[in-house]
Amino acid sequence: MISMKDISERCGVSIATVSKALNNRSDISAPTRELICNTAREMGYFPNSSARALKTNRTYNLGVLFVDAARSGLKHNYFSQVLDSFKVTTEANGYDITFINVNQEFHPMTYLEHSRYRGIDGAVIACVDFKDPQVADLIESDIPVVTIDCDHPHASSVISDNITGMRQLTDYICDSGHRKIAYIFGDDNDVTKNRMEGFRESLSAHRISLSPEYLLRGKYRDPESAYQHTKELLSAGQPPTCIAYPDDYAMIGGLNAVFDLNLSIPGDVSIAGYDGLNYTTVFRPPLTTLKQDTEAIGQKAALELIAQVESPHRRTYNRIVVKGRLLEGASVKKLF
Amino acid sequence: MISMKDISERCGVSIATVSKALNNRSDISAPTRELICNTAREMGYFPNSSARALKTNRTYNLGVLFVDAARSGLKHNYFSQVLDSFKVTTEANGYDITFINVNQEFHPMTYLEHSRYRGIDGAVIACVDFKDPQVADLIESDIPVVTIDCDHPHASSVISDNITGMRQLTDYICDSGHRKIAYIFGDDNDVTKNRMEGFRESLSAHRISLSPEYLLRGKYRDPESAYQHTKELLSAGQPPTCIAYPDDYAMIGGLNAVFDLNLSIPGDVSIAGYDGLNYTTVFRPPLTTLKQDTEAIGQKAALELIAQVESPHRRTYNRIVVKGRLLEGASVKKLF
DNA sequence: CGTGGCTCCTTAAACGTTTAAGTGATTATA
DNA sequence: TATAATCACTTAAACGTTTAAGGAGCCACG
Repeated sequence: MISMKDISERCGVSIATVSKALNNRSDISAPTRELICNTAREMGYFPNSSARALKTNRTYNLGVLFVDAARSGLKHNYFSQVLDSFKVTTEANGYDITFINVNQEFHPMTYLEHSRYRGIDGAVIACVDFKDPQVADLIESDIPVVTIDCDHPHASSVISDNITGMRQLTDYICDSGHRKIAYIFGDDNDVTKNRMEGFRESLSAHRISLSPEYLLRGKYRDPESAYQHTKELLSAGQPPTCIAYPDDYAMIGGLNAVFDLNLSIPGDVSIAGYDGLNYTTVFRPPLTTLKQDTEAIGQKAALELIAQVESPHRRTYNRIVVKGRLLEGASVKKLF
Repeated sequence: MISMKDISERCGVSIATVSKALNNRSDISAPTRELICNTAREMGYFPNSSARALKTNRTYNLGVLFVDAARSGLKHNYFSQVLDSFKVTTEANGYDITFINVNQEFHPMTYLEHSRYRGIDGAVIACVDFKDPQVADLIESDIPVVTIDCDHPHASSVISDNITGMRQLTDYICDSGHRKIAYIFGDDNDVTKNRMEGFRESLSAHRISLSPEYLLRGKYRDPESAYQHTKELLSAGQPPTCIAYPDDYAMIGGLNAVFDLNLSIPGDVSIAGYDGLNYTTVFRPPLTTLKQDTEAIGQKAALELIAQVESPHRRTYNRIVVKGRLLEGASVKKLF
């Protein structure tokens, strides 16, 4: 590997001069800078990121904490879309990303310890149990953090607008003439809370009263439980005419339950999902869902995090809300 | 951040002694080692990875080059599964991962330059145009590399057994009584070549001659082209009774074409895919596909790469073949 | 008692950067 | 002409490790 020393020898200047020239410092004459930059290019020089990090305490590395209960943040379609967008944006700004985990090498590390070990400049946290004390430790540390889909007093956040989103979706269902609307909601967290709020808002705006038997606790990304709940709902005395699911993947479980009962969609029962995963549009019937803007979420999280990292003083936390968009399929029947 | 200096002061020894104690070197007395290790634990010490990397030229960071033509290696279900498994395995062995890209900060870098800049110990390459000269540069460098689904004379490789896999799948189709079998194959690369070989092998073993009009060049992960090709095939004079697709996602396009022609699956035409993505089993009908063992692929790639990294001498390249498994759905009709 | 060989520790240099402080030369100011 | 300011560079220390080389103390042996 070729270093500044090599360039300095070739150019007949000191290493410090090389450093300053390459970093565009002011006290270097134009010709010298030219010479040094050209020689660097010719010799194929690239800075050694470890040395630079050691000296400056800046790694240009951002940590990513994307772990769900199943330890599979990556296989999660929604989050891999967000991550991809995040990654593209950080890379365009000269940052690389590193996954934060509980590394086993030296001895098990907490998330915070691992972050310090790798010296990341900042971290994005998503798809995680925000009540985990290890996660709290990281957020409350001096490392800049941006959370996704979770409000926290000590971090900026990018929030997919679940209240408006669920309201929009429910409005659409109501406006299609449905009155008996079931909602299988997800695990106990901010996202679920907000969607429930949107759901309630919409119902009450449409003067529909909320029947508890139409509200079932389900799970995110779990077709099995959606399957069960759907069967229960449809074999009850007063089956709903439409069922909303925690997400698109769970909805597939519901869809199968409907088929297994020899009912048709949307002929006999309507269904709606959430997320807008790429396969919903190619399903038959195309599934109606609320598409979250994963690209915007990832991008804004990246830009906000970089902004936090690069202005270490007067840290103010921002809350960035990203709206979704109704993806109208044909799985919700128009009842008029 | 607390450093070795802090520990050395607290223990009244030199920094070198601390280093040796923590690294389990031999020339340290048992009591001293105890003292140092305990103090380190108490003080919450963790090594500074940049300093260590600078000195040892080992970062315990592995590069990941997962970019397909659409720049979306992460959103690609198959590869995100492989990556997840790779990541889990490397983390268990004390390695972190970093994405290799063409970083824009200093000036645009090639893959190899970026790899050197970050000082990765090794790299895994997949989902990439292996003919790209930048990729070749990286493989032919002195950085240990493991490729996935591509043979290369200068690297170990983990190969999903596409020959056997496609043969198995085609055997199943033939054994179900089909004789008129169309195959929409993917882009021009090793994977496609091998699958075609398996396809031919199976047909000739079943004494079925290959009709060129049943072989169509399609694209991976492209429902659109699969849709078009399927319509063509089914509206021809002698439509096939079964169509095999490049992958599961493309198959969905075919499925829609069949539905749009008011035909049923598998009543009127059978279809089969490749990959075994998680939604194939929840489709109606469940889709028959050849599931690639993404978990094994990721894990073996990680272990092989780490082995290469940790034994820098006598480099021998291994070729690790991972078998798939037929996932029998109900999309291929039994014709007897 | 001198030599050699342990054992356990320290010294010091090095890895490739950045940067505060210093220096000599030139130019501007009074 | 003396002094100050500016410019363009160099020196040297520092970041936190690792590691070769060195050395003090002790014991054993001839």
